[in-house]
Amino acid sequence: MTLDRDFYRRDPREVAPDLLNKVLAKGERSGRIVEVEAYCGPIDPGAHSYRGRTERNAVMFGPPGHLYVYFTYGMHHCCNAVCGEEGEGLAVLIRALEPLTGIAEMTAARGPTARRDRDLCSGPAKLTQALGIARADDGADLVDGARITIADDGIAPPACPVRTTRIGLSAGGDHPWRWYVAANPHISRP
DNA sequence: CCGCCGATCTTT
DNA sequence: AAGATCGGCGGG
Repeated sequence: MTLDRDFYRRDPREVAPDLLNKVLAKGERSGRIVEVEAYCGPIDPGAHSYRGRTERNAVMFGPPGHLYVYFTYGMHHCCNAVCGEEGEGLAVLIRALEPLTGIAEMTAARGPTARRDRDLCSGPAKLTQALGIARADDGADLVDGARITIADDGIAPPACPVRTTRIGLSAGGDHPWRWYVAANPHISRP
């Protein structure tokens, strides 16, 4: 079932490992979350919200349980679940999925570079492309689930997820705020 | 399999 | 000027 608002109304470092093994879905396309990173607002120089609210990151400062989608490197989208309390600027970046349904559509959306199932959603920009998530989905309510949902289908988070530093950061790269499902072939990198 | 580099454009 | 990335290319 769909996660409720209170699930997200916590520190992203608590929410992130709890999101492992949950199911992210848009329409017919869905995948199991196998890799996440926490971004911690004013205490986190790696977070988009570190320097306060802007037009781009406004959703991050809104109520929890909404999707923050940003555009980067001139060509990629990445998506986050907003956490904590309204105004705090906290979020969890979804970094990889294990594809579950709609695999034919995902393969079409990803294009010829995705030759195997593990190429479909093994990175934050790959999974948004596979599911068709873009800036138009910025702010989508994950709790009402009208467009995009995150649900618990009965698979518990791993008892011992792997915990490492985050990927691709120049500032704040020392914090161990990345978690992934051990030995899962769909993570972005070990 | 690994590492380097270019693409491409918004934000600072 | 750099970025919460990706894919192609060359080398081991």
